[in-house]
Amino acid sequence: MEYDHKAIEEKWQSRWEQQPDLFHADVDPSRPKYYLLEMLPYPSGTLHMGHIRNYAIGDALARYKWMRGYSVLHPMGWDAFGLPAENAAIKNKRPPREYTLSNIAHMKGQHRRFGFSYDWSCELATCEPEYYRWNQWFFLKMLERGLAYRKHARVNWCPKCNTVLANEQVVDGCCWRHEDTPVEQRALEQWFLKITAYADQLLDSIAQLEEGWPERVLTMQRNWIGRSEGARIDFRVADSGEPITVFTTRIDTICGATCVILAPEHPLMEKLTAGRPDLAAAARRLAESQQGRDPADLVKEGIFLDRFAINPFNGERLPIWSANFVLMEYGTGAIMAVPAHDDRDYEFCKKYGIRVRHVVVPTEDQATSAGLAFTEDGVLINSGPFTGLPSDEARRNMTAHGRERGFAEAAITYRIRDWGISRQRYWGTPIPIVHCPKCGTLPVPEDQLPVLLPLNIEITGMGGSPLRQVPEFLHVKCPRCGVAAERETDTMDTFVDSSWYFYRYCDPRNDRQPFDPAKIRYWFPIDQYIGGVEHAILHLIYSRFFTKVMRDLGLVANDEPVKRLFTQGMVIREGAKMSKNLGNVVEPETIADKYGADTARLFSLFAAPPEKDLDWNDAGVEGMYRFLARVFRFVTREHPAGDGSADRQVLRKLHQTIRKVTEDFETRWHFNTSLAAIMELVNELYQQEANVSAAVMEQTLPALVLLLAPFAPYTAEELWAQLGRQGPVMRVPWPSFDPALAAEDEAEVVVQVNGKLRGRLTVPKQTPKEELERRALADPKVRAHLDGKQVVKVVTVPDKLVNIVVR
RNA sequence: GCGGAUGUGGCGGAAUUGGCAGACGCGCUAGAUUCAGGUUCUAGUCCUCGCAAGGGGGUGGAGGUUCAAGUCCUCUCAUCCGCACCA
Repeated sequence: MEYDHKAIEEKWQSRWEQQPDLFHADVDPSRPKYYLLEMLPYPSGTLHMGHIRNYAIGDALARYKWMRGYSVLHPMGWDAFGLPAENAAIKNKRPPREYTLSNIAHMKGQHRRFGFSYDWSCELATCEPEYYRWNQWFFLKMLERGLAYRKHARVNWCPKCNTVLANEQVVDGCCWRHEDTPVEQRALEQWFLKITAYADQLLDSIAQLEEGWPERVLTMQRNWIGRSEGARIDFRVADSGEPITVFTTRIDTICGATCVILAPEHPLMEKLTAGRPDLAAAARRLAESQQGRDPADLVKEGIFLDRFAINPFNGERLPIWSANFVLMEYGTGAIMAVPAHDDRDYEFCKKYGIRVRHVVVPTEDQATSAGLAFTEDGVLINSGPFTGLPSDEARRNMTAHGRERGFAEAAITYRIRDWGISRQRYWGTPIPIVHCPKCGTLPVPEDQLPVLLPLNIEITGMGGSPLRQVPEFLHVKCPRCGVAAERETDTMDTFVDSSWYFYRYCDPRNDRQPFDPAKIRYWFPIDQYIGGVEHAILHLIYSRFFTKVMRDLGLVANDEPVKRLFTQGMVIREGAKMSKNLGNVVEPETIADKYGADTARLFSLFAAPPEKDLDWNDAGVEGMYRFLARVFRFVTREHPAGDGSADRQVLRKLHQTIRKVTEDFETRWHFNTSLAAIMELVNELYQQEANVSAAVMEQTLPALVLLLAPFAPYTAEELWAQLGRQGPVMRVPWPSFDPALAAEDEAEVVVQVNGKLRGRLTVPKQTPKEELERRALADPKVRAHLDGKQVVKVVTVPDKLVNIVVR
């Protein structure tokens, strides 16, 4: 029978669709559960190969888990808010909602075509009021707890997106979506979520993730949080006594401080430059030189403020400077410069002729680095009573000393900043806030949620928040006093939507709460999350933050949302990421038309292990098609009843294959090797067809089909039916292997002389060492290499090798 | 600059625990099938010397440990990724 992928796909697609419960699992405490999640896609309109690969990996696992008897939650939804819909609206005059929904419909069709086993009964789209009302609800809960707040802040602005970006969305000083567009700084009233309140928890509970998350992602998150321990120290301005607070991790070097440097925007700058318009102007220029900075090539510049500060440790008068490399956003916005022990300070002080004083020297066993400054720990000199102490001890003593005298305290600073969520765009969740001229900024009462996004709106892309242009949205009565007031017109960052969507999947139609906590207790944590590494910090840190807030709200019991994370590699072609610009895109639909969905899935699993980048290769796809057709032909054809002389061999191969594929599922997911093993089995069957008894053939073929089922579900389902078996194949138990049948009863033992291969012995398994050595030394080929030499030593590893060392 | 990953035939990759380097697939070569092409089936395919039997070399490079190294250690080169004035 010929392999007609089109007919097979169409047949099973419609059969599967007639069984809506096929991929649905209820809460069932009597069975082990498995929550498998792939990152929800933005509905751009078409699936690309990266999606197919992502879902093929997930689907193989989902089907395998079903066959192993798990209750599997495998949902899919749509990250449906966001800029592209709005841009399309500007360009094509298509309403964002209509555009988005039609994209979703199209992509859902593609999903079905590829045969992914999603439970569509929990499908959700984040742009629907039933979903985003809970974004608003979470926002109000955070507001109540002081975790959402508004402030006037300098923020990152992308002139192409016409909106604010979170710090996490700025890449190399440019917008994450427009890599050639430098981010500008603007001062705006913005809403923030206080992720910094959870900085310590986010850092500490990384320990819980070490087993199941890639180390790389955890390292990135640790760096992003950027905790550093140190001290805050007050330097007083000479004459006025005004304190300048600096943060340092190296209080042990404080006696080497030779100046104090403020960020140009530091609040004290105004006072310190009072009466000196020349300095004030220079400071403004400094601040500007930071703007749109490409951090790599910013030249350090500074000005002397003609004022002095007193070092509280040794009473020295230090000049006060302002410099562009000191950041207002980090620490206290002021530093003490210790040029002898910090490379940046050294560079700055050298440039301006500020003196350098060494206060830490390397210990004897420490190699002195050839660097400009000695930045490592050592032993203190020139530090009054602290001289002679090692750095770490000095830090403790000096901090304690400063605390006693009231001018210093231990302090911890984080690199992570609060999450700015205001976006001056239309297609997002409205922030549920009313600005009343009398009562100020008020939350929309919970019972008035959702604040609906108006749909009758023309998007122009010009001039600020589009919602300001919609009078019936904008004008509202104050919920407290009833006077005319205005709604907040900014919408939320779409990363809010994706920070908790996986909870909603468990209870997607709940209209009283975001979800029923009892259902969460059954399904959570997510057993396996699969997605691209590009979300290592953005989405994955926001999600962890949301979970901790939800835990504190009593909604969930788990501390972390995701037990195991898998980051799959990219799909590349001709050495580059697939992109329209490069013209190297392969459309999944094209492949599905020509070779079928199973072929596309199989190739994306076979061409590389899933965590590595996959090099798309058209000829390789043909190979996969050939393989499926070869399996199909073999399983569906009549087999002559053989004499059974190859039964043992074929059964052994079968059970070895089952063992191999099962192991791959249970450990590292190297499905490329699983498929290679299945191919070997098929090759063996072709070769031994005539020598296999009918009985063995009858047990081998169904097992082969089951092994293939997680990878090529259409073909497997059809073959299962062709074998006269009852499906669906994903409800059939996974084949088990018999170790006795899988075991080899003979071993090929390699004989080496001085590590070089000189012969082979075929012996029964577990042949004793002495016997192996005897036979090795008796082998004529081996003897030829021993001629005239003296045997020094013989190393024997049973069932593996004999190595004869001669001189 | 700091941190991490990777480096194996013409190509994608395998070798999971120090024990036969190159499984499996692509490509290529030959044979069979076919009017021919394609399909399918079979065999071969790391490099090199040799008619052959057989030998020599080989996992980015250089050293080392070991009876034995793709695998462990040191140094080094290349590519990719992340971070980058975070005090």
